[in-house]
Amino acid sequence: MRPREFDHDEVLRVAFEQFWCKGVRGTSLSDIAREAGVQRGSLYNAFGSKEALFLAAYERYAGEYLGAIQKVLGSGSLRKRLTAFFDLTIKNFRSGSPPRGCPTTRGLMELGSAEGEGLDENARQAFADLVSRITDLVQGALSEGAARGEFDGAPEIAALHIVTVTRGLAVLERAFDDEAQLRKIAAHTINLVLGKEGR
Amino acid sequence: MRPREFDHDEVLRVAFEQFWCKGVRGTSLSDIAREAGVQRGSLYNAFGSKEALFLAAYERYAGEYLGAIQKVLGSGSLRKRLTAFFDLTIKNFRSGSPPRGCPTTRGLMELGSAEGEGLDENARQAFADLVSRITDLVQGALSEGAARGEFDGAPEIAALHIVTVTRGLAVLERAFDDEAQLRKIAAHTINLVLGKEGR
DNA sequence: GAAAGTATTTGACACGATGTCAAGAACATG
DNA sequence: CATGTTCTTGACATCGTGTCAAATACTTTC
Repeated sequence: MRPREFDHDEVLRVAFEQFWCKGVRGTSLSDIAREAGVQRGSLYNAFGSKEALFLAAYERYAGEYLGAIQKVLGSGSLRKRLTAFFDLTIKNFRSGSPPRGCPTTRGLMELGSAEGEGLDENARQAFADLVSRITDLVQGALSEGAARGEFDGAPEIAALHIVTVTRGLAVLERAFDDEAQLRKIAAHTINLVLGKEGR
Repeated sequence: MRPREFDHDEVLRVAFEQFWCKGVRGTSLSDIAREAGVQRGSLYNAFGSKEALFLAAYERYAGEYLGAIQKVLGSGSLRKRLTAFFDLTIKNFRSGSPPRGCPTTRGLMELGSAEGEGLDENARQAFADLVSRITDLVQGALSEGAARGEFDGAPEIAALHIVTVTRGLAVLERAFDDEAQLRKIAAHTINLVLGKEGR
């Protein structure tokens, strides 16, 4: 067979960069093709559709991101872990200039309620998956913290609450473009969950 | 001059209904024109652009929504007020079938980072405005509650935290389509802010 | 009451996006 | 070297936004 003339991974990287900056609907396959130095038709041949291309690019990102989260949630005191977790989260959607926002949150909100609109069920699944996995990791950290007496409460609902706050931060980031505000909210949340400072 | 052949407000109502269900990018002016029984060109004549039409429709919604929020946050014990606030918030984006989600959160996340992409600065302003006003109302309720001894802490950051959670709930709603989960998180948040039950 | 003026309507057009398709090109294998 | 399979390339159909000019309907003025 004829060999592919472009680097599969490189295209995914370039594509996700564009999706991240401009949103899925705001990025055309022509944009990606131009940026990646590939013919538009080749993208259709290799990935099938814009949606499938996005999904492939997103999975790549999600894997990397989840790894980073896992790392920061895996060592240190519970307070340090949660602080690092919020730090990483905020840093993630404040990266780039202008800041690119949170791709997962954005993707979730771009979903169409009606069938056939926007991203479909596969995409929702992928986004929900990442959120679920992150929640599990946070819950794990809380459970370990509870065993060491650093946390007192139900890890399950507390983890859900924390992840909800991170999603809310992604939204406020778009609204106010104020990183200090995000950090203040994050710190406050940690204090609410663990109790005030000297603990 | 020649009189307009359609009801300005009715068109805004119909338009926002569609924007709400399918997202701004997912709704075409042809859709709206068909549904409203108006020519597409007339919409451009009356509103100027899709974006301007959306904005006009959104302002209408925002006004009504803010009024409802103000009402539930204005009477009863602080715990009752916050419970009613979360109730209203969740009910709002669980309305419709399938549920339509939160238009403000969706709009914020659809914003393009780069200029010229997606909704522009005016839209961001409108979304951010609603979020700010809601935060002010929540803060007011907390301040009154503090004066009555129902709340102990800094109303400003607490209000910000609560609103952040509501935005996060809007995101989780899209991810998991699980209303019970949303209510659990809301109840947990209230408990974190006010202290456990019997208070 | 007729003419002029003005805003709305209507349909045609330009442009760009997605997705399909057929024909051409490049490599593997017999 | 022939054959077959995949990738590439350009043309096309369809739909979306936004612009424009001509037709239309009403108000105002003479």
